Amino acid sequence: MDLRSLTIFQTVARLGSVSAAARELNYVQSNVTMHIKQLEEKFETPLFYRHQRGMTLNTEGRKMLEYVDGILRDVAELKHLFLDNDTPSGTLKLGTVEIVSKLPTILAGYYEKYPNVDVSLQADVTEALIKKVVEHELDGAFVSGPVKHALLAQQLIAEEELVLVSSSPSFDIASVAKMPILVSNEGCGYRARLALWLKEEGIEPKRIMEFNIIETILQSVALGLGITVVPKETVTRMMEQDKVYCHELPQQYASNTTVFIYRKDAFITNTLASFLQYMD
DNA sequence: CCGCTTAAAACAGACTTATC
DNA sequence: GATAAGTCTGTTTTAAGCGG
Repeated sequence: MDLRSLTIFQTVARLGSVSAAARELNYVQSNVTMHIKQLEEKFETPLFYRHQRGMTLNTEGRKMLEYVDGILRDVAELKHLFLDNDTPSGTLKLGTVEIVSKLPTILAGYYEKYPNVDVSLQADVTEALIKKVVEHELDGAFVSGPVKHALLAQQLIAEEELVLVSSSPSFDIASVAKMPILVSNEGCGYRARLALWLKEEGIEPKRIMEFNIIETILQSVALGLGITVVPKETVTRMMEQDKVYCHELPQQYASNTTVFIYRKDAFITNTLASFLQYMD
């Protein structure tokens, strides 16, 4: 018994005739007869009343038809799900590092264009996200780049300039030693840069405070609680209001690249393809 | 030697033709 | 509409080739 048999059964039931069903399905009449016969043998019961002018369903046949209609409807839906290239659907499992300023815009725009796709997003640090993408646990991820990995392809999302933010217009590297440093949680790329720089300058930070929300960090900085490092764009609004002041970082620490990574070799589903294309 | 891909051969079963 | 016999198609099995 296969889908062909079910389609044949459905057609014979609908048309009330083996010959008519054969014409509609482009089979010879004998083939249709055989399929019906096999179904009846399989289920060990007749499904039709035979009479001079065709066939009609009996009780068992009507019961059978209910299920067959359901099965064929489900199969049609399944086909649509995977084969319809015009409308990507299903789920897209993505990962991201804490702060990707463009991300809300990307996701909102993508959702508007492809409402059938369920996007799930998990936050983690770059290294962990790379591992998850390599191991097929995620379809792709936004991480700090550039990423050098033989199995991964990457697409540039944003190049941001990092700045040091404090509450005073003047800045002296030595004063960092007296100020608490406000960062988001462990492993964040910005934090790593700041730590590298301070190490090179031979400065041991007085205290490091962790926050998860960037707004909280910036407002704390505005109140003179400490200093932080963030992309310049995220701080422009507060800077214009003279609440905080930006200071340039040494060039080697100032640029932060965000890339979207995905496996080179894995089959690119039309859902992932539409996402890549959307970001392009 | 192992795992994987490709090519060839064997087989099953799906369909047609012919007939009742 | 059913059945038998023959043809054809597609699948499975087997063997061989190709890196690592």
